[in-house]
Amino acid sequence: MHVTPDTPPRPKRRYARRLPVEQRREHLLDAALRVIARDGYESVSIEAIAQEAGVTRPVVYSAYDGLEPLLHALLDRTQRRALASALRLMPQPGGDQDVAEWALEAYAALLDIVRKEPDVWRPVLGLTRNAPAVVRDRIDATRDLIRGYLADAFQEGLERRHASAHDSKEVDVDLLAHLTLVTAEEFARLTLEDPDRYDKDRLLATIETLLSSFTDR
Amino acid sequence: MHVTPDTPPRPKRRYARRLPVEQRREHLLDAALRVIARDGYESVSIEAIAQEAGVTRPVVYSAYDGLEPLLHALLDRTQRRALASALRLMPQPGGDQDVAEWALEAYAALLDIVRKEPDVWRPVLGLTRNAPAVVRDRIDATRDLIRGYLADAFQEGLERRHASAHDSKEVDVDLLAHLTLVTAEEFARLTLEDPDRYDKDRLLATIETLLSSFTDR
DNA sequence: CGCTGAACCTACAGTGGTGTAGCAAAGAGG
DNA sequence: CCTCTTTGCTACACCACTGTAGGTTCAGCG
Repeated sequence: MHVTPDTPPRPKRRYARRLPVEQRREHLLDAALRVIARDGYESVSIEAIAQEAGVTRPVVYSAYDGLEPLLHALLDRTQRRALASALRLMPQPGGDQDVAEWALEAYAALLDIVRKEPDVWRPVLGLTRNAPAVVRDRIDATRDLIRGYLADAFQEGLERRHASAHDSKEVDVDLLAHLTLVTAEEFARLTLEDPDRYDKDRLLATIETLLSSFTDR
Repeated sequence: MHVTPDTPPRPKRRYARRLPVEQRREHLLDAALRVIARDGYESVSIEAIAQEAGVTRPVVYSAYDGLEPLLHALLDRTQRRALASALRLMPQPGGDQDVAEWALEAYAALLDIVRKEPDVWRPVLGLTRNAPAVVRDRIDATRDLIRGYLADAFQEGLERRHASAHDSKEVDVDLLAHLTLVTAEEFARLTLEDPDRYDKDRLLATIETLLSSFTDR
């Protein structure tokens, strides 16, 4: 008669598919993103990512030096994807389009982009709660960057107007940039959370009204 | 000759002042708030709170059933303090003040309140990063509540205008409430983060311009 | 002044994550 | 078919926090 051990010697893990480091890195970033999307930032750990990726922790450590570097890399990737398209919305240096017109088009384009790639934008827009310090700092820095571009764009656009017509309304460009960005984020969030209720036309109509206060008359 | 142990038997903790449960609870909430303000939400733990309060963990457990209930209580307290003053800004039911006028005054009052009690408002405005799920959910719910009030106020105010003058401009009250709230939060943040740069007058001037687009003409 | 109960403390067992050393398997090249 | 390198796995030591059982202190009251 033989003894059955109370914990049968676990059937030994099956070997995961072998990947060169670079591919493994991508693989891990994808896994991390899935974890974040599913369970939120508070549940992200080397352990969780390894498990999601179907791999053991040492594998993760061989690709990244720890959780922070990994998240950092994930942010880099996201930034390349999201920031790039955001900046593309900025007015062309040589363009002579009217500011209000440009702003409206930029909003429209943004909403399109966001709805097309929700997985890229959701974490950016803070829908994924509890981002750790690294993440928040990065997002904040990016936000500042964009706001700077926005302020410049408004400044230039309004000056050009000034030159042609001579309506000398004083506008606080800095605050305008703040408001524009905050509004854009809120609207993007609304589009993501409830696309049916907050459709593009509805959002844009309100934006138009809003813009008029700064640029009309 | 006697042996000096390598770890000298720690001099036995001094007894903390004894407090009845209710007072201890307040004490712990204060400690928790300090921890959050100093180290952020990600560092909040029973352990950290106990230490900050100069007390051992079992004491915390005798006051609250764990971290979540404690944070919940902290939120209740904050809500009593913050939400109350926020709701007081809403227009009086019997009042017949103009909407735009009221909105501007409410903004002004909000900025005053926020600057007067930064410790109450900082966590509410999300300046303290990484709020755990409980906290975020609560803040979100409160935000929804306030937005509801806002929407009602605008609806009513605009209808009254409609009645007297007959400027029948269509306004998306729901979105207007969204924008108002988001703007208020951003401005409150700005006031808290850089009061010199973003003084009250500057912020209010921009608000006034903004409001005009929805209510003028 | 001694008792008693409320309020604290110490100590321990449990859980889940970290980071690393060293062995095992895959699979490419001879 | 054997060998060597690369990639993955197991196993361990460690840490921080959780939750609780059981002993200790102190303040108030008879």
